[in-house]
Formats: sequence, structure tokens, C-alpha cells
Amino acid sequence: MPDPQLALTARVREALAAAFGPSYAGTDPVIRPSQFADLQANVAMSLVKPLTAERGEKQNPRNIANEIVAKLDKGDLIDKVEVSGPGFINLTLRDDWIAGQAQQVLADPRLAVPKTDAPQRVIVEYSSPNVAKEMHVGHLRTTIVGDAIARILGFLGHEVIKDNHVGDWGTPFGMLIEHLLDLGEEKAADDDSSVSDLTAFYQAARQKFDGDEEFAGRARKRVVLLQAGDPETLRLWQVLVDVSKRYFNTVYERLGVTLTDDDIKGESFYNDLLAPTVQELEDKGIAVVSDGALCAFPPGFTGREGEPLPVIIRKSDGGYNYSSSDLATIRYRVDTEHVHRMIYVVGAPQALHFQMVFAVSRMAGWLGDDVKAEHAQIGNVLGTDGKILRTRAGGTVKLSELLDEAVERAGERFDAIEHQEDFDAATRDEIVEKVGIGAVKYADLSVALDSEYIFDIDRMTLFNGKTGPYLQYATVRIRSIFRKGGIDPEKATGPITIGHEAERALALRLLDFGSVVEQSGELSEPHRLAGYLFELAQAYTSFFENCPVLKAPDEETKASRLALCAATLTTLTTGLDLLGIPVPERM
RNA sequence: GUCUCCGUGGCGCAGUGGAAAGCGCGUCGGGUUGCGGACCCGAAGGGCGCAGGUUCGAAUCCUGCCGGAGACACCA
Repeated sequence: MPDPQLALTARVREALAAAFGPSYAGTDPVIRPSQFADLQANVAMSLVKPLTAERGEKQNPRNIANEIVAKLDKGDLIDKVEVSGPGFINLTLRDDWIAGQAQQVLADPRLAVPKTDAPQRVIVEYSSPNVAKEMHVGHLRTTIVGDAIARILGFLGHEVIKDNHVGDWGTPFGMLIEHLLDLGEEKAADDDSSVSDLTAFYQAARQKFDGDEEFAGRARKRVVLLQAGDPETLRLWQVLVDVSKRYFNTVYERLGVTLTDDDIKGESFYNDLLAPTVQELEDKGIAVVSDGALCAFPPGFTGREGEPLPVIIRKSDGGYNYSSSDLATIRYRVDTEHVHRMIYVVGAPQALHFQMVFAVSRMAGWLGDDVKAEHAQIGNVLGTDGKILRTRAGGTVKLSELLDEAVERAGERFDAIEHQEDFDAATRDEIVEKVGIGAVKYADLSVALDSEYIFDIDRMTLFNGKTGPYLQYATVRIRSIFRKGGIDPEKATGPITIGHEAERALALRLLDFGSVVEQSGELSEPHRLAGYLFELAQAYTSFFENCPVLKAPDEETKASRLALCAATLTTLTTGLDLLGIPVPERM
């Protein structure tokens, strides 16, 4: 991989070994970005102590730095080396090395990002909406972030199992099914105002359940029938599930999320596994009865009064809850799916729940050094007032309405601009849809996933600044150059040479793509990639300002600049694709 | 009471233990009708909630406090 940090790490290590002996060959030279050069090695300061001990007299970090530099083989990699400050080693790369590496990036469809040599089977659990309920803002981030993580890990060569753990089981289904029967099954499924408006459907059922004893009684009986596997009840349940799936898929399609029906493994899937899972926990002596409920008490968790906190595995009425379900899920993923890593892209409020479920799973031996589970805590979405986003009436905000609003705002901004070309209404709508959705997704993906974030449509739809539309625009401008020049980007193969400072900065930035993607995947932090793409786009616009491409002074320069444009375009579109952000060809 | 997350320029956010803390919006001042100005350049503006500690070096690690959000027994 053409990663300058890696290349310099290897090179400086050789110098360390040559200067201080083979035992230093494994020492981390601490290569970091520098404001005074391309990169800097910060290892000298940390070597003072061991070298002082070894040599028996007080060592000076600047001298140590000089010793390293004396043994450093600049080769075809390093242009300038200088020791400064207390012992920083400033490293400037050779222009031709940068150009050569950029050339490799350009020549490789994978942008010189290698597939991992240690592929893992990874489950990414995300989105997880509830059947018979509308998706709301809370699902936005889990869906978008989870999809980005899945795409990134897949690109890196891991075997990714996407898992949409939909809420399709449990007590609410009694009332939902009874309500469906009350409405009349045929009518309900077709009527736009009933099942297809899931929020209204759910609320109506809820209201009857709370206010009508007779209905509530029927609903409770219906739950028992459902869990006992009564065929007619299951059929009605399936009706609700199917309506919901169709609805989920319209949302996923609109969002450009890769989830399909095949990725759905809802709570119902684990129904038959609940009893054996609980049995195993009992056999292992982890589960004990407390207040009539079967519980596990993982050490270190206490409640309000300092009392041990249970994970309830089976309720006192014999029923199961979401802890049982999550435990059965972990057991299944370990025993049957043989995964190495599980990433739960789920809201932060459930942090304690997952900590405890993971703790119990470790007690049971399901999780350990070879199988890891992590909770990617998704922070709450806030309104511009800094409070949890709600409608004016205080209800939850529907996802589709939020998207409509963003697309509409994007459209207003789009129309306010003087365009390079005229778009007919259909094309305009198509572009605006991509801009609006891209704006929402980029805003969502550009902040650290565990911090709360303010959903500000005005801000995210700006066509300048750190936004989706700005990045989309950067790609459009590049395409425009190729179009105007009548050149196929595929045929812009260079060779790349470095003449101007802006060319150098751009090429250097291109080399970081692989390590950024790797980090984003390893840490489950797609915002690193989002931030990088913005920096790359900025480097490109600076290049664009300073370095004429089609009007370059000579053919060699033109070929090189076209190649830089092509490499940037591919990197941007590949990166945006890993984030699941749509990219219009014109706008 | 326990636990999680968060406190960084007016606002919104980045920041692998390394030099003078960055970016976007906004503000002020310039450039440019260009290979798409939906752009670029420059300026003002904070020393990272507070107090200790570890370290050659802390926004980053540790401890304690303050402030905000949230979770904490049979809902998911």
C-alpha cells in the first residue's frame, strides 16, 4: 500500500537498528503528520531513557535524533531530513516517489488498497426497525452508519454478514393482530389509511388496548397463540410482517442502503432458540431464580440502591424478553455462524443492556478472545434547539418526512443557483433527490457516531462547506473537465509528475486513502473516511485553482494533471460509495 | 447510588501522547465570469469545563469535582 506513514516507519526502523542495535528494529518510530514537513518521526525523545540506561550516561534527544539521521537511508523515498526542536525528525518525501505512488493508485481499480490478510467473519447488526411501526429519526443513524461500516469492512476483504434484527415478535403483536382483524384483513391491507400508515395503525391498536378491556383480553390471548405457533395467528402475523418489509424496502431503496429481505433475521427467528439458550445458562449455573424471574447477575453491575443488577433471562410469567433474545442471538452467531466479530450499531441508550448481555455471554463462554462483540453506540439525534428531535406536537419525527424536508431544502438551494446547463424537470428532480439524500447521509456520517448530533437541514444542505453537496460538486467539476476535453477518464493514465505545490499536496493526499479506510473499518468509525474525503476535495479545489488542466503549458503536464484528476475522481467516488452516498454525474 | 456519552473560538464539529490546537458556517477584507465562483486567498476570534497526577511532552492517559444528555427488574 502506498502509505507514506508505513513506508517511513519501515525506513526509520532500519535506521534505528543500524544506530542502536537489532533490538531496536521493532521500535515504533512514531511517524506522525507534521506542520513543518510531510511527516515527522518523534521517536528520539522516548529513546532517552533506555539509551541512558544502556550507555550509562545521560543522553540528549537531539543527539539521538542526529544518530538516527546519520544512519537513515534516504534512498528513493526521502528528499529532506532535518532535526528540530527537542528532537523531532522532520521528513520530506521525494516528489518522484509521491508521483510514482500516485501512479500506482491510479492504475489499480482498488486504489492500491490491499485486501486484508486476516479476513474475519463479521456481523454488522443495524437498522433494526420494528414491524408495524414507522421508521423514525432514531433509525436514520443506525441504518446509515451500519451500512457504511458494512460496506467498508467488505471492501477491506472481510466476510460481512449484514443483519437486520427487526422487532417482529413479542407482546405488541397480540394487539396488532386483533386490530387487524377488527379492521377486516382485506380492507386493512389495501386501504392507504390503515396498515400502510403504520404509525396510525399502531397508535389505534395501542389506544384500544389501553382503553378497551375486552380488546386487551383478546390481545393477550392472541400473544399466547402466536408464541405457541397457531397457524392462523402466524398467517395474520405474516401479513403484518410483509406490509412492513415492503415499507422498509422503500425506505432502504430511497436511502441507498444495501439491506434486503435476505438480511432480515428478526427476533422471531430466534424464538425456537430461546429455551435451549436459557437451558444452557441454567446448566452452567449462571442463571438463578430471583423474585420469580430467571436472572443472571454479572459481577460489577449494581442498581439504584447498590443492589446487584440482574439480566432477566426469563420473566416470572415464563415469557422471554429482549435480553433472552439477544443472548440467544449471540449464542447462535457464535455456535452456528462462527463469527469473529459482532458490531451492534444500536442507540446509545442501550449501552448498559449490551454491557450486561455481553458480560453474561462471556460468563457462558460464548464471547472471549477469539469472538468479540462491540456496541457502536449511536448518539441521539437532536433538533436545532439541542433537545431530542420531536415534532411540534411532541411526537416522534417520521424518517420519510425528514427526508422529504431535506430533499425539498436541497431543491430550493439547487434552484437558486445559476447552472452550467439546463435540466428538464425530471432530471432536476433526480439530481435534487441525490443531493438531498447525500446531504443527510454525509451530515450523519461526518460526526463521530457516539456523540449526539444536531439535525440541521439548513446546515447540511449547504452547497459549500463540509457537506455532501460540496463533495458531489467536486466530482461533477472533475467530470466536466473530461467532458469538455473530450477525454475518457479511464484513458488518463499519466504519467504523473509533480511540478506545482498544489499537485504535490493533492497527490500526497491521494496516498492516504487506504490507511483511512482501514482505520475506519477497524475502529468502526466511518466519520474518519468522511473527513478525509472532504480534505481530498479541498486539496483538489486548490489544485483546480492553481493548475490549469486542459490549458496546461505542455502535453506532459496536461497528461499528468488529467491523471491526477482521474485519480481524485475515482477516490472520491469510491469513498462516497463506501459511505453509501449517491453521486450525480451532473448537477 | 452505579454506569454510558458529552463539555474544544459566536454556532456546528475534527483532533493516532508530540512543536504555535484544526475544519466548516458566520463576520470582516480581497480575488475571479473561470477547464463549472456551487470557487479561491487573507484577517479577527479559543488555549481545549475546573483542580490535581503520570510523562521529556497531555485537548488526548489516571483520579476527584462541576455542568449537560441518557440508561439502570420482568417493554424492545
